[in-house]
Amino acid sequence: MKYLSPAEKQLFNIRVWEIVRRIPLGRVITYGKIAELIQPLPGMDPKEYLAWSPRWVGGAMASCPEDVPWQRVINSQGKISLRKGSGQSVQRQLLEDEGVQFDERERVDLRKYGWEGSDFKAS
DNA sequence: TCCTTGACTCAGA
DNA sequence: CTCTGAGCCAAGG
Repeated sequence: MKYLSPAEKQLFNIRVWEIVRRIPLGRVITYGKIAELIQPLPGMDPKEYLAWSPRWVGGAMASCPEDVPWQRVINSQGKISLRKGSGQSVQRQLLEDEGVQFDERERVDLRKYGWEGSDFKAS
């Protein structure tokens, strides 16, 4: 079993924030997608990474810097993830201000607004 | 040190 | 489409 050192976890968070900063205005990405764009850490079991990295991304968002557009990160169902505070309504408002539309069930069409990270990989 | 909780995702029913 | 359970990490009290 490979456990992450504090330094590795910090590096993971930094990579997450770098990617989120690249998301274009009015586009969204999922936690899992961000995890895919980050190469698994050396020595880590790929299966294990696949299972837990999305949650680590969530953890990174829980304490992100001011300049990170956290509102553009949603879950794989196209919905805003629930959290402790009442930030969901704030997140939805911010996205609507960017032109992202929600359907009657509070969902975003990922085929329309989802960002695949192509701009990130290209640069 | 033990225990709880967490901004997730996927497969199966 | 909705609901459930498994996965078995990491931080904080």
